[in-house]
Amino acid sequence: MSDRQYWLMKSEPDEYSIDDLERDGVEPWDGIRNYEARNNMRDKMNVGDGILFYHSRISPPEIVGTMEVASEPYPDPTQFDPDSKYFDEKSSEEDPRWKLVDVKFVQKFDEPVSRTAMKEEPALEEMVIFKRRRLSITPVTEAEWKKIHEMAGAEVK
DNA sequence: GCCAACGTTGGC
DNA sequence: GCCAACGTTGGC
Repeated sequence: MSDRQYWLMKSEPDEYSIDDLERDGVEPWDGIRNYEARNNMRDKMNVGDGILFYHSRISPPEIVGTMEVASEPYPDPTQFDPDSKYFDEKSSEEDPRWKLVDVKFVQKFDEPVSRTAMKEEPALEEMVIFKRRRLSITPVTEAEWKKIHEMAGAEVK
């Protein structure tokens, strides 16, 4: 799997946390309503890609574990549900605007890696998360992936 | 909880 | 198709 790619995906733990994913095992990453984030899921991800799970909007924001892409892209069901806060009246079943992938729990870090710690690490200063403030799904390099695991004292999986 | 940054919408 | 207004994200 030499062509394995890596990603970072943000979630507010009040909405969906690493503990929720550990409990659920596999979960659709729904509710993404940003085109670039969608494009990453729809056009670039492959089953088996590694994903850093990032807790946002808490203090401190931190990487709390990892997951894996677990499906091909498919339409986000919440866009068709009028009762969902992610309902999109401009989308249709024939031409769905929003697609997502399923993610699978891999591991929870014993020592989460905070945004501050990441910022202080020179090897991570080029991370896309620091340049694209509001993008919730960003690419990660293999070197960054390994470095984060090292900082978490975790086995690279 | 504030509010700057910034992606998106819609009038023209 | 420009760009002001709007709405949301997310660090602090």
